Amino acid sequence: MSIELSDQEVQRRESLKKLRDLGINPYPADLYPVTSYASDIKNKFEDGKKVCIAGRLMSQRVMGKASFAEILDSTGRIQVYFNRDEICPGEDKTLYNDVFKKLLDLGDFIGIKGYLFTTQVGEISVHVEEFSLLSKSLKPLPLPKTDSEGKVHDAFTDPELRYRQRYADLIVNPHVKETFIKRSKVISTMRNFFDEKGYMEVETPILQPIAGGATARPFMTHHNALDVPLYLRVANELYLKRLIVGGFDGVYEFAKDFRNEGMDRTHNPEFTVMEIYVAYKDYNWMMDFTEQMIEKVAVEVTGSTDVTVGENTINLKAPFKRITMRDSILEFTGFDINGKSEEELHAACKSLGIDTNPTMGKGKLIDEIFGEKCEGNYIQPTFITDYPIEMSPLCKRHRDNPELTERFELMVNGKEIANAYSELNDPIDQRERFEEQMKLSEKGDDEAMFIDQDFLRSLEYGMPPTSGMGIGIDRLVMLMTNNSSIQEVLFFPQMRPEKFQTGPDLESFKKVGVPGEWAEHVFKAGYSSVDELLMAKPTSVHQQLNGYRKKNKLEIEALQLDEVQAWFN
RNA sequence: GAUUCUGUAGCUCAGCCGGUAGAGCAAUACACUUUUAAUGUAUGGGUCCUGGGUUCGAAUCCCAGCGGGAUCACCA
Repeated sequence: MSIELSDQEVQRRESLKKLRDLGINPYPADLYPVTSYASDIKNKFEDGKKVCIAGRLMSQRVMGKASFAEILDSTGRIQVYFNRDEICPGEDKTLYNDVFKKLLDLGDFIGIKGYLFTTQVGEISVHVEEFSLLSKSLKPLPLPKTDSEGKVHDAFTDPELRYRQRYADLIVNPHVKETFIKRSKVISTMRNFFDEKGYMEVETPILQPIAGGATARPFMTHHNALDVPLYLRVANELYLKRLIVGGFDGVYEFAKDFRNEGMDRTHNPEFTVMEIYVAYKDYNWMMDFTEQMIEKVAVEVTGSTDVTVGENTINLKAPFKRITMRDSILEFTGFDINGKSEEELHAACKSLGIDTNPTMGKGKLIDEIFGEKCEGNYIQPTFITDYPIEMSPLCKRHRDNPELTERFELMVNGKEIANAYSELNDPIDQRERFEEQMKLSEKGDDEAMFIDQDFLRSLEYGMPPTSGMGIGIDRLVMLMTNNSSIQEVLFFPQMRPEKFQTGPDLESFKKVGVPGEWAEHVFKAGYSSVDELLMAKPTSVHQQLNGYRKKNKLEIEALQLDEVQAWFN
């Protein structure tokens, strides 16, 4: 990031100074006694009613002695009307001519006291009697324009800028704000649903000595006092089950989980999962529970059980279709997986055109077939049940078939959004399953689980029959808000960090090899310390510095990449 | 990680068969007492992502790199 200010930023700083010269504090400390909000004013219009509103100035239309402006508050926009001679009844018209017309900028927070009226064109507006600056904005907003047909011009659409500067995105793109309001509603609806049933919201460790409960690469950290490695959790399942052992009937947690894996439009390194565990239930009960919950969320958030996603309309009214994995594969491939050996499954994959490798066991092969041939077909909500045992090391064996588990996943719009089990509570079976995982790991499967001895100990004390379910909140929100990218439903999706100018600096740069004539400019170009400089990529530093040189027309030779790389050794 | 698209003013974009930059909005100045994409007139504003190459001359062509998007791979 450059430290240079744009033209408009310079002008705003000058306005700031002029306001101070006029005795106006651009950042006053006292509260502002807001009585009304834009949406209430529009919905419950009362002619002549006195109001006091506050918000951001979003547009200004000056017509000589009268002006219209728009104020954006947390509920929306409202038009306000300024009349010069009412604001400035005496000879001195400074407040209107200078303060309002010149020194206020779009984006400033102002407070308005006035009364409601309707303009000749019929727009509900606030007739301003008094206004005050509440906070000055020094950076121009990327403001789009909306025409009379509601069409948006010059929309702020660049994904990089929108995600990096979500605050600006939220200000100028109302639909973005709407998405996040819905996200909050998804969560509060679920929370209410669970609380009404008497289940308890809990918190479990994010820093875990073993990243258990799922198979994924964890983020690793270190605890200094104990001098031990710790992991950011990839799941919280094993801790919630410990609480069921401890005697709670129903526990749930909205959890941030962390996985050190790739990022794409459905994956962010940190993401939110809701997991719930209920004692004395099985996976059949959990299916009923899940479909009721989803239906309720859809109605509360979208007002309907029909949700539009891309080109599809999805009906989320319970009950949902249920089909076993065996029947699903049979339906879409004609192949019956029942009782097949690993060799037969390899052969089947081959004939279906699915790539395999020798490390894949039966469970993985079946999962591949399902993923390739079946999963995408389930647009309408469907419970896929009875997964092979190799894929589900924490799930109870199926009551009718020891090769299977009592597990379901909920597919919607061709994607998995929830996963649930009748939980495995046989400690001996669980220990064997973990050992199976260790063997898979030795065979080369890097997704196998670690053994959590403390969890096994808790099971040995006895866990009641329990069903548990996890649901990806981000993906559920994507579904409910018709977004195809996870970045659209996270306030601050993970991005490569930006570099910023921070504080003063010494010329310790020279010690790592920065030429004398460059040291000062290295600092000005945004690297406030040697550490910061060396944290960056040499290629990036090289560009940053030469860019700075070019912009400021420095009379120094451009840096070569290998020259910059030498600083890093 | 692979492929591909992309990077030009505060924002959205044009210019890309090479001749050292344009539009709309935003900004500045003036005019205008019910406008609403307000209007009219005038003005200012650029690291054309970075470096190198080709060339008399590069935003434009070539090479290398950086950021971002999309698709794929990876990923309970």
